[in-house]
Amino acid sequence: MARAAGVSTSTVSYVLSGKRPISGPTRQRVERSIRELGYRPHAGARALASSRTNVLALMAPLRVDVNVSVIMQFVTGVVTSARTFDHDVLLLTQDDSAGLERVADGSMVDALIMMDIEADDPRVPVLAGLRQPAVLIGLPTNTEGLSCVDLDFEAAGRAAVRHLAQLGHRQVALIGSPTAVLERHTSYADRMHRGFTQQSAELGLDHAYEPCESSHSGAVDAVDRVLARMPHVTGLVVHNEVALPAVIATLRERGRTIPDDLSLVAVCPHDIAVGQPVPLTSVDIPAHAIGRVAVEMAMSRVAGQQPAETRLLAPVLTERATTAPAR
Amino acid sequence: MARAAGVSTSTVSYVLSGKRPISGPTRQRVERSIRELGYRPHAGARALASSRTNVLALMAPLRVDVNVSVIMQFVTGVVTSARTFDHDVLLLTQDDSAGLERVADGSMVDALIMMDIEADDPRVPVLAGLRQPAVLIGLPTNTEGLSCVDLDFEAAGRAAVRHLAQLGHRQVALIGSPTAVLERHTSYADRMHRGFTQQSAELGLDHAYEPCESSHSGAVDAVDRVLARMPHVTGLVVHNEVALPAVIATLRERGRTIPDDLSLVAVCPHDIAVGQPVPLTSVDIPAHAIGRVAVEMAMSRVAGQQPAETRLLAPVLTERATTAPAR
DNA sequence: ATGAAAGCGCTAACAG
DNA sequence: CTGTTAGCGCTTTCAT
Repeated sequence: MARAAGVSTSTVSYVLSGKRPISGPTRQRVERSIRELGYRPHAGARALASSRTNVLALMAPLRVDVNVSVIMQFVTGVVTSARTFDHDVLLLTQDDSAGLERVADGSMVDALIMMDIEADDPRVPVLAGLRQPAVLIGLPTNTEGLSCVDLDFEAAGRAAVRHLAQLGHRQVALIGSPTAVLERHTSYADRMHRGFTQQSAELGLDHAYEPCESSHSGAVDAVDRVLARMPHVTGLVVHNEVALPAVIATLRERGRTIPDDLSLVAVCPHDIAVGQPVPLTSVDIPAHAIGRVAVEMAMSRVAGQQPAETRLLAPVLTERATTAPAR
Repeated sequence: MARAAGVSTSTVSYVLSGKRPISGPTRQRVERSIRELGYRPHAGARALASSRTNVLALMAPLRVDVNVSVIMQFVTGVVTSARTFDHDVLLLTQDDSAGLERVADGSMVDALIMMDIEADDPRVPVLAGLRQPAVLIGLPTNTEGLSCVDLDFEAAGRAAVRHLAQLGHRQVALIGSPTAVLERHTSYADRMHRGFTQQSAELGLDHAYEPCESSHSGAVDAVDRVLARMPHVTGLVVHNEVALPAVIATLRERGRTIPDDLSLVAVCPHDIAVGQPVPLTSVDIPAHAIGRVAVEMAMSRVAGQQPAETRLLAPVLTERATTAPAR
């Protein structure tokens, strides 16, 4: 191809990379030939010579029980943002370290992004042995030397409780993630729980916590357990997007009118909060933004020697139709 | 690395690929060194030399309005299945042909799989210009020379109608996809509509069709439109997983008891059908299986000279709690 | 501002 | 059954 433009291959390489000054005319000719011949550099050859692949690995847990639509938003956030940095995304769905090592050691990717981090995640130690930088969406217990990003779920839990407390609610409950998620000590579930519990305690509120399976019957059970433990509950925080509709329906069936009898704060993505029959007061999970930040952190680590850092996005609570002053 | 095992690099290559007989002892030594040194072939170098990347491109429409969980199942089906062929998956989410050409012309992938095919999909013509084979999940109008796979939605529509007719229902309606999906002439929506309509006509049933936005209010509207057009409807087919719960809730609010007053057949993945408050009679959308078949077709095209073919999976209707004989 | 040439780490003839 | 070697198509010194 280079020869068609009457230049050397290195010149073509340089106009493509911009890593050295090219005279106007030369650049013109090269760019014209590129266009006319529909030339594309061979990704493998480029990777071999430059040890950069322009590909990012994204390890996403595509378990169906877990909140699919939220994951999807993370994924789109990552993919869209990666394109901004001229990168494509390799999707790994088996959350074992084998996949990590395969793509990393095989030099298939420039960096890795991992979702669904657990407190003591077995994948984290292997990251240390990889040449490529990694960014975690979520926080393991020990974040030393790690790049992490997530919504500050602890602050989110606190914000939800404070909102309810300010409205005068004294009996609050949290309906959270499925027990499977809790047992894995998935980072966000633990942090949410902690924030909710601590803030409730600090404000002197009665508080209860119930996990909730992501199914209709799971939601019914969770609501019934809450009502049994705390019959006079008037403030409810729900951190389970899948169960949300069923939780609301069950509350109604049990004779609780929202927000007259009971105020509800959801912790979920914006579109879910406003897509319900009645718009929910909610703490937003900015999945798309988190995905974007993850990519930005990854790319900056790839580029320079930016040190690892952990970034927690501040929660934003938006009041909608499901919270009201306690009577 | 090869030298650590006392063999030539080509021998290593051959034990890895199995493309030529290796003596027992030699193979042992090589495999041991591989393990001890944690050796991994460089993907780029391999791609350069062999012009095989062991990567598949998957173009998935990650629009939020479209049924996210179903898409996710396709994606996991593809990724999981790709791994059985020792392939990874590059995820493209912008459904323009630019992405196709980038990954194909750059030799980043061995084959392409595209979802969300429209009747006259603008991406299809560009496939012809690519070196890599492509498989479509869904059917464009003209499938000549194309590899396509999907549920036979037309047969699914017919099956749903036949089931209702056999139960004695004479007034049937279909609540379908959002108008945006219809206007793009997304393949499955058109085919479903056709199957429903034709079978209803052939059986002499009164039939009505209403699109349905994927939101609570969209569902309410659709139900109300159906009831307005066809007050005595007793058979309903719903092909819109997102709206499904709201459709059912609205029906109840309008005083229709299921299945006493009205029988309902959903067209949706198995887990959605059985995850509702009451298990739905449904025609399964075997998303995982379709994804798997797509990969199999892609790999067989990559391997040999299998000709392009289109495969439509036969629908399976499972009777559950939402259909009953007409009174 | 451009070219020449040495790899990058594999695969696949081609020899034996 | 195994080794030698010529590329694969780029990037990047090193020259000029």
